[in-house]
Order: sequence, then C-alpha cells, then structure tokens
Amino acid sequence: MKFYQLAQIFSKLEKTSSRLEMTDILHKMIKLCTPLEVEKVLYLVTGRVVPKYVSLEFNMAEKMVMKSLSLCFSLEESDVKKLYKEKGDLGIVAEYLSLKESSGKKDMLVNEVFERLKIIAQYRGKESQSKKIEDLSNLLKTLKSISCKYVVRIILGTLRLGIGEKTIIDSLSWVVKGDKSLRKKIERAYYLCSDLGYVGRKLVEDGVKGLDTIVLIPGRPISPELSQREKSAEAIISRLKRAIIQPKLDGLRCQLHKWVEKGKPMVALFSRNLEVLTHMFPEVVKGAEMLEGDSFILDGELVGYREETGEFIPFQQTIQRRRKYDIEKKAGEIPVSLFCFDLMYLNGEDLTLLPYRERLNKLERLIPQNFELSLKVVESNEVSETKEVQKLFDTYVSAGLEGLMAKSPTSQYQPGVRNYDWIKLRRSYEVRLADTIDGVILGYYKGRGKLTKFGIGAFLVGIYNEEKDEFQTIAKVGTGVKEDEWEEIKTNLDKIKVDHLLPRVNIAKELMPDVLVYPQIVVVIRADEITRSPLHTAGKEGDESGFALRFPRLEKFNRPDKTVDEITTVKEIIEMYQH
DNA sequence: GCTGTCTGCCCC
DNA sequence: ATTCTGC
DNA sequence: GCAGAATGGGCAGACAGC
Repeated sequence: MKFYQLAQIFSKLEKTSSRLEMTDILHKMIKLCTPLEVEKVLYLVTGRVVPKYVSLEFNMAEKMVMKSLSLCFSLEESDVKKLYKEKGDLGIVAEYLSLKESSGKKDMLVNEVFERLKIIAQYRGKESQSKKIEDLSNLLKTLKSISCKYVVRIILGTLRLGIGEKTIIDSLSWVVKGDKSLRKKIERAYYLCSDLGYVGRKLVEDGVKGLDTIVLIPGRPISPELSQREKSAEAIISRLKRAIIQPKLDGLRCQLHKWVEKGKPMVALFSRNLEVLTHMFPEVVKGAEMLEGDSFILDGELVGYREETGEFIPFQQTIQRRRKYDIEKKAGEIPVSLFCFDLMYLNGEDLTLLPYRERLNKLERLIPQNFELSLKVVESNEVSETKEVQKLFDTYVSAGLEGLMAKSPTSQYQPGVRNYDWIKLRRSYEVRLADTIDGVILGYYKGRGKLTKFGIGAFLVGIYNEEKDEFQTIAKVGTGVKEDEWEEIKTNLDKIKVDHLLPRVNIAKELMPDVLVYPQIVVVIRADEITRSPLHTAGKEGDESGFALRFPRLEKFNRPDKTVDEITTVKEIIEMYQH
C-alpha cells in the first residue's frame, strides 16, 4: 500500500463525525492491509513507530518541525511560524507548502515511510537535531502533499482524525467478526500487552484465537484501570450502593511487578503511561524484594511521605524524584512510599477477575500492617451511606489530601478501562473548597486544531500587585470555555488590542501572548491549588519564584460588576497560599 | 563548562 | 490534570 | 455517557551554541 492511499483514508476519516461511519472506514482500510502493514499502520495511527511501553520518541515537536519545513520549502522560520499561527496545524502548513511545489511526486510505500520515520526517531546525541530536521525535510520532498500533512501530524502526535484506541479496537472487531461483539475481548488483550500493533497483526493472522496467548506476565506492564469523576457523596452512593472508600493521594500512579528470574527476585515499577520508573525509587524496590510473595503485580500511588511524622510531601516535590541522576541524594531529601490499593497477580495466579473486595483482602495479607519499607496499603472503609462517605471526605480534606476514591467492592480489575467502578471525588469539585480568583485578561494566544477557527485558544490572566503597582501573571487559561464564549471573548479582546507591552504589566517572555490587550476585562478563574511558579510573575521577588494556579479554568467570563481595581491582589494570593 | 531552548503517547 | 462537543 | 480533542503548571534531561 502506498502511503498516499493511507493519507486519503485519513482525510476521509477527518471529514467524518459519525463514529459508526469512522469504524466502517477504518475496518475497510485494515482489510486492505497485509498483516505486517496492519501492525505498522496501527502504530502510525497512534503517532508512534513502536508500542507505547518502548521508550522511543521522535523528540521532535513543533519547533523542530517548523525548522524542517523551513529547510524543505526554502522559507524563513518566521514565515513558517506565521503560517502555523494562521492555520493552527503544521500538517496543514506542510500540505499547503508542498502543494505549491511541482505535483509529480512519486510518494512511497507505507512500509518505507514507516522505516524512514523510525530512523528519524532513533537519532540521538551530537547533531541529532539537525539530522532529524534534514531527514524529515528529505522525506517531505518525496511525498505527495496529502502525505506530507499526515507525516507531520504523526510526528507531532496530533493526527486529529477523531480516531483513538477505542475506535481502532471496534474496527478490529469488525474486521474479524463483522460487528463489534469482540470489543471486550480485544480490549482486554490490548490492555494486557499494551501493543496495539501486535494485537492487530495477531487478529488478522490468526483470528480471535490469536489473542489467547496474551496473558498477564509479571515484568510486562498492563494499562492501569482509570476512574470517572463525581461531584458529591450522594452521587457516589446512588451509583455504587456499597463502596470501598480510600483517600486520594497526590503523587504518581505506579504499578509494581515482582517475579523470579534465574533464582533471583526481580522488581519493576511502571508509571501510568507504562514508562519504567524502577531505578528512580530504590527504596520501593528494596521494600518489594523484602516482601514474602515470589511474584505479584500491584497498583498504587507513589507519594513523598515522611514516616516519622506521617507527613505527605506536595506533588511539586514528589515529582522531582522522577529523574535519571542524583537519585540517592534526592531520595534522602524526599523519601517516598508506595501506597498500594490493588493486587492483580499473585504467585502465578491472575487475580484480575476476582471481585475487588477479595483482591484487597489478599493485598492486605501480602503487605503486613507494620511493614516499614516504603510499601503500605492505603486505608479502606466499606460503606453504604452517603453521610459515611461525606464524613470520610471531610476527614481526608482536613488532613490536606486531594479527596477520595470510591470503588465498587464487586468489580473486576479492568485494565485500561475508565468507568464508574472507580469514582473520584476531589476537593476542588466542591465549589466551597476550590480556590477562585478574580483576574484581568492581559492578552491571548492563537488556537490550534479545532480552535483555529476562533483565532484564540487561551488567554493570559493577571492579578494586581499593590506594592509595585503593576499587573502580574498568575495563569494561562484555555479550558472551561464554550465555543460561543470563545467568540465573545475574542471579539471583546480585539476591541482593546494594544501593539506593545504596556507599563505596569509584568509578563515573562516565555509567556508573551500573541496579542496583548489593555487590562480591562475581569474574569473569574477556578483552580485546585496555588503553587510556587518558576514562570509566572505574580508575587515574584528577585530570585524568589512567583505564584501560579494549578489546573486553572474559566469559571465566568466578564464580570461587569467588578472593575480592574477590585481584582484579586498578590497579598490575597499569599494569604490563600499559606492557608 | 555554562546557559537557554525544547521536549515529553512526561507527570499531574 | 479539566473541560467541551458530537454522537 | 463515551470518546476524542482542546487546553493548563511544572519537572528533569538532552542538545545546541557560545
């Protein structure tokens, strides 16, 4: 199959909004492929050249691709940038530029493009960046314009086809069965091995029985089960009736595997996205080695924790443990513990099909309560009354935790699945507990993808520093905005556009908006937390960092009842931060 | 050897 | 992470 | 409700350029 044929199918998918129709188009395309092509096409559709647990990335994003386009089409980088701002998609820019050149290009086979992309991904070390840029430029020169569009998008990981893993899985079911009845089975196989290309190839080669060899194996990560959100204790009980309630800790999701190889105990840790974390947390590895079980797979939250005081360490510090160098030194400063909440495999036995209550019992027997080596079982309470849930929620929130997790006591462990078997109730979902600030818009940024048509995708929000008598930035906001609000905001901001940075406005150069505006429009911004910021200028004093909002979103656009003199001040932010 | 820029199916 | 949108 | 695609702050690491 030629790559441009694939590109034409992508183009058709992009124009389709009905998922049933997408599934139909996709499954017909898969039928046209040889098994090996299926494997490669499925990797490409997910923006990769290898399965996701293999750490081979392009290390090439918008800046590098812009350089490549400028080389390929002999343009100044600033011109490419201008086109990007205008079109909101570097794939479209590549197609546009390629179209202006001669049209007699041969294109290449899907397999050839795949290999070329793999080579680009594999460059590393000195001069690797220029090689990537040059190789992509040469590739684009030999491809038809429509292929250029999608090659660029594959590298950027933004195919924007409306196709994700779930739709691909449905299509695979259609390929072998003519309907989507195999979805559950394929889904489980995929989330157990985390290799969509392999699952696709096996299915095409051997049919459904090809999946039977895919089983849980310690040492190979499985996709973690995910949760839905709810807004109240009542909603949780109404869904689950009975629930196992646990505190929600603010750290990193972590899957721990232990097994025996050549008589030696082996341990591996994986992140939520199946990245290897093993070497970063030696104290957790040691703890697992000391446990009695020979082989197991468990799930938990890795969080900075001081055993002596029972104090949890904030996320911003915990995340510093995710590193390659100076591990022991950082481990001394920021000790972590793995707070486990699930057990999926124990001594040769797959436990994922057992009810959660039973898995939890086995977990509690595996890790003794007084175990002191960086491995603990999270506290659990099984309840059936709203007020019990509420009481636990209040307790956890008072203790400074994020909120709670509620889990169905009877549910199986479903890898990769996000449904209401697991529900999170976060502190910030309760309006009374969220941090809300009144800020002023200082400028805006062009949008990408589906926001291109509005000409805006985010805006910069400032607060007032009384001491310095200036506006300082505290957050960029690009979520919580409905489509008609985007239009309204853009219209309003364009009326007060300014062509230079005003005095009494303090913005870091990295955050400089595409369009600056006169500070006049007051907005309400909601956030989960106030954090110290290396970038935002709010409250910044010399070398001391400023403040920013964690997970900022628009609560209310345009508060005409408030003027700029009444917005939140730095002094107020500092009070909120200390609280 | 230092510093700034860019990247990450990053983490959240 | 949160949020919005089309189905 | 699902699935997908927009968007945030901020961390460490890799390179490139001086």
